[in-house]
Amino acid sequence: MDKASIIGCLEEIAVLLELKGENPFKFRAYENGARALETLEENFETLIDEKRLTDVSGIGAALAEKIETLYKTGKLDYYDKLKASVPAGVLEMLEVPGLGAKKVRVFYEKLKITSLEELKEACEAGKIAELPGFGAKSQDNILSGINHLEAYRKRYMWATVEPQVEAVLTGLRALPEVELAECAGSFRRKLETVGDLDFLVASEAPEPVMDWFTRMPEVEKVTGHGTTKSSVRLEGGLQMDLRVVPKAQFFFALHHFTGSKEHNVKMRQRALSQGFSLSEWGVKAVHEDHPAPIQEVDSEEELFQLFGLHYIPPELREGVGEVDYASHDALPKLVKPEDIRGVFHNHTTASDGKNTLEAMVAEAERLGFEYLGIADHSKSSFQANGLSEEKLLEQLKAIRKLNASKQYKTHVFAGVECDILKDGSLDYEDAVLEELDYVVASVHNALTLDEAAMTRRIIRALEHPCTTMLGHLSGRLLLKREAYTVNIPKVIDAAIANKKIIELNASPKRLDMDWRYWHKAADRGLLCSINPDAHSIEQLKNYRYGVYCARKGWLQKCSVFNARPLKEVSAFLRG
DNA sequence: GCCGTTTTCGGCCCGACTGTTTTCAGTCG
Repeated sequence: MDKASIIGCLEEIAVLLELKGENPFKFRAYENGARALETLEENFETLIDEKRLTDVSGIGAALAEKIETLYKTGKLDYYDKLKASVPAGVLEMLEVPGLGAKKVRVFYEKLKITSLEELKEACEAGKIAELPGFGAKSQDNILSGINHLEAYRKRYMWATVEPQVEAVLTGLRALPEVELAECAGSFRRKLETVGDLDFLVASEAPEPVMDWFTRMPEVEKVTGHGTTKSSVRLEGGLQMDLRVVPKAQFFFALHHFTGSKEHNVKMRQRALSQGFSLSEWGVKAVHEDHPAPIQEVDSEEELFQLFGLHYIPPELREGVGEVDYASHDALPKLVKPEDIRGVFHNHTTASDGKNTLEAMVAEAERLGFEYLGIADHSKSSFQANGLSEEKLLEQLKAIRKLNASKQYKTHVFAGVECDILKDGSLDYEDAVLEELDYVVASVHNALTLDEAAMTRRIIRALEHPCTTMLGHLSGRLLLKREAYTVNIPKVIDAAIANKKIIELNASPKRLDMDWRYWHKAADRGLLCSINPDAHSIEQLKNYRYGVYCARKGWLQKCSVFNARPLKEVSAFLRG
């Protein structure tokens, strides 16, 4: 069984134990174990082979043994028995907002309800309201929750919600009662997809702020309306929460609601180790004989300083070691959007782009790029109007001519997004590829190869002397299409060994290679190219989303190929 | 079930909100 499935299995064990009313710390240990595997920086297989699973913080003897059994046999008696003891439909009831393990257990034990369907019927028949501890209101909320489950489950691409966030922030900041306003949560951490939006306001007069928020024209339903917290659901299902706090608490709350949960746990543990308890409300002394000094902060920087930490940018707050790094002043100086000097992997009307070569270069110049790489599709990508050898060489000529004319300040590199064929060979003869300045090699077909074959295929393309960089490594389309099965660590190894670049495709629906792999890979010398994969002049600006993910991947300017000046880039491409 | 320059037991983050109660449990973030 692979790592992802094992993580899923541990998570399910945790839920099942919770449903059975087990010791909360026991099921939390399974959750912690699953998370430890998820954020593993070392190779999972190596850890198992060398029997070093228990070296991972959060995995002890019992979990290590279960993980090993799952890995080797794909089965686990403990899990099978546990699963058999709880009807399958009980789990899906947990998805309803407001329902947790305890309540679901009551439905199951008192009313023998074992599915969402039956729960809905019970609500409609008024049976839930009769249960002790429940009433008409709970019953209504459960029913409404079931009916809106689809909307609650939905996630959104970061870029999709960005304009809505800007609009709400602008509206909030325009209110006279609002001193400060931010959007916290996964949006602020620049996670590739977000589930809901958490707004935070500093104000001494919350009521008018709450009124404005709950009366926004896009609001479909107000699901909570208090003096410190309100929740709304917009048309289309997007959830937004707003919290209002006094200014003195704002930065504690901002830090808390920016999260992640894992980051907050680490921060609280650090605070406790220094005798303080940290929360969204501020910081308190744990022991009364050791009173805390007045702890007010005017920024998040000051908050981190209270605990001897350097400022941790929101993108890094995923609980993957950033607190330790911050305590040793060892955090990376993250790459910034303005560091980007040009972009590779862009399309024109020659293949499936919307704008001509000239229009793309003109826009690149307007954006201040020193260089622009054109990489249209290769001949096998029929669906994308891939270029024949003749057309490709024609475009190459046009690019050389454009550069010679000095019509634009932006230098144009002639490249191609070359299909990696099923056997790992490239889509043109070497003689053609050698004419170009660079080659982005990407997989576009035969996406269902098994992991070994797909990994071999991509590594073979990386070993080709003409390949400059690997395009969208996993092929995922966020919220739409899963990544194809490929052993990413092995591909990274091959890229490093062959001195090839891996792209961070900045299209908001790709963001591929995933930010979770970059930190370790870049430490080992892997170069990144942040490419917008632009199919129009508007999409050239999408490189920004790639920079955000690069920052989540701890990347510094020195690891980003297209943060280098033209001269260095040209020298690299000439080899 | 995990963890430990307070290490083999006794902790494990914590507080608001909701709906139900009449002092609180469950859920959530």
